[in-house]
Amino acid sequence: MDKYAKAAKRKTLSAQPQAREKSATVQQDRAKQDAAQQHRAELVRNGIVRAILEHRLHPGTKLGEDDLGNIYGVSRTLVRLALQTLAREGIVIMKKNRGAFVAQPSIAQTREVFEARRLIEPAIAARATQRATPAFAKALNAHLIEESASLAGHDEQASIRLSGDFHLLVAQMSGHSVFQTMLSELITRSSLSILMYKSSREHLCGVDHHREIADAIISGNGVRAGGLMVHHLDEIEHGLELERSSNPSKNLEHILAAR
Amino acid sequence: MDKYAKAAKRKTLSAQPQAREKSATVQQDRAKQDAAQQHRAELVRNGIVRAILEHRLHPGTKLGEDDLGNIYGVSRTLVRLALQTLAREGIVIMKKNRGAFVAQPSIAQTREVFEARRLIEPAIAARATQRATPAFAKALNAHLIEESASLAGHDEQASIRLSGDFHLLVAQMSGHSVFQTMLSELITRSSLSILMYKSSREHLCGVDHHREIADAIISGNGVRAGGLMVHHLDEIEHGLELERSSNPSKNLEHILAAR
DNA sequence: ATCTGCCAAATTGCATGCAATCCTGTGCTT
DNA sequence: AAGCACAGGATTGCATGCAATTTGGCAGAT
Repeated sequence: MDKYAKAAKRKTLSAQPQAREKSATVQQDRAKQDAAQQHRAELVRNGIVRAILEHRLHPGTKLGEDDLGNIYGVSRTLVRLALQTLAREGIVIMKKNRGAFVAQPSIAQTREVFEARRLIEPAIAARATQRATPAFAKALNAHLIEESASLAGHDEQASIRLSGDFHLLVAQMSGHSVFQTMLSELITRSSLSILMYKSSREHLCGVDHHREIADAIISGNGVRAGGLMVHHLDEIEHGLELERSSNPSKNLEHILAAR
Repeated sequence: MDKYAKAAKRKTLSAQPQAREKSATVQQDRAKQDAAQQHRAELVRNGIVRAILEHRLHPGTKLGEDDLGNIYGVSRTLVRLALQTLAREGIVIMKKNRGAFVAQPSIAQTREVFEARRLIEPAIAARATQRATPAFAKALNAHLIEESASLAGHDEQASIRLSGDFHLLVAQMSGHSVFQTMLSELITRSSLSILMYKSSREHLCGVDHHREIADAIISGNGVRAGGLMVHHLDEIEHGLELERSSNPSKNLEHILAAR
């Protein structure tokens, strides 16, 4: 009998190799170049990250080892490996003898993450501008089309993920793997912060900013691209409710969360 | 009978909790705040990182799971966890079915690491300047004294490590945990790069630059601190032989290294 | 003497098992 | 009825065992 038969239980995570054709672009490229799917632990990790990026996994959610093992068809050893990695990236926190939970970034941490992005992303954009090729321009445009399509089609999950993927795509264009890795982590953390502090009047991410940034990059104006990037990030951060007193429910949730 | 008796075999790594009193400052603080020594895997990881920072472990060295397990007195499961983490940080590379090896950063990767440091460290220095307190100034001075002492005493290992710790100390002062984590990783990678590409006429790291930077920070001149930091990093990078043709032995070594 | 094919030893990849810890709910005390 | 103690079950932390892969070397062939 199949040991992992309970995989049918699948919950919100989904382990299937994404039959969806295009859309899975950047994320998969990263995974491939990262480790060539060397261990199956990466599979678990990527699944969790993806779920977070698509806002299917929420801050504070418990990530039980057995559950994940059943979902992905691997033993707890590998799940544990994945969780450990995620913990080091600040995406998950592990409480001793209690298990792993999706991180609940504090306000201070959120500010730090955005500060880091404001430092790194303009540099990335500038570099991408220098190295822009017609092929990249095409990829960028294709991405933007896909992004607005998902927005128009009210495909919430896809549009959230693609919004992050835009930044990753630019990082990829920059050809700087260190920045790329750093940004990848920052984006995932941003996604959690957005989930925690998103103001009710939402629509944080329009595709317009991305369009402008892409145009600046393609037209070779690196300084402008960097400036727009900073502005874009500022806008996102300001769309969050990061005043300590603002939304008591969210702060409560954070404060009361078992330590 | 003690299962891990073979620990006596200890090689270059050393697992003992460092009876040395002071000097171990920054590195240990980081470890503590990171995970409160939550798992013993951290112990393995920290040991390896420290060995790299002190240039006791060289690029390309094989890190056998059993060996490490014996040295640190843990099972392969935990060793594996530590190695996996290090691999993700780019400090170690894992070859499928072949094992883990200390990374051999390429010239391109080295340039990327230093580019990232030149971006991040001035920002860190500026932030540290803003947040400087008398206590911090004192810590900084104490560190510099220790650093020159180790230099005067020709304590190679300590002086190399302390040189890196200076940067980490500034990052700690900045109070920005994201930058701190990023820099920590970059410094370890730098250490490997230096080991690979150090020009024969060495003496890369005098304490003078550090002194100047510290003075700028303490005197509240953040811009100057940032500028000096960039200059310092430039100097280090230029002390490396990063021309593709320069040192054929090193390039050969890198090119021929089993893929 | 060099090359090729194959077997044994060593090593990795991963699942499982066991002890320790934590959670839950039941019954007892006040 | 409210509070407390404790037992049973679930979950984590870690070591070990087993299959698969690689390595190194030896025998035989050319």
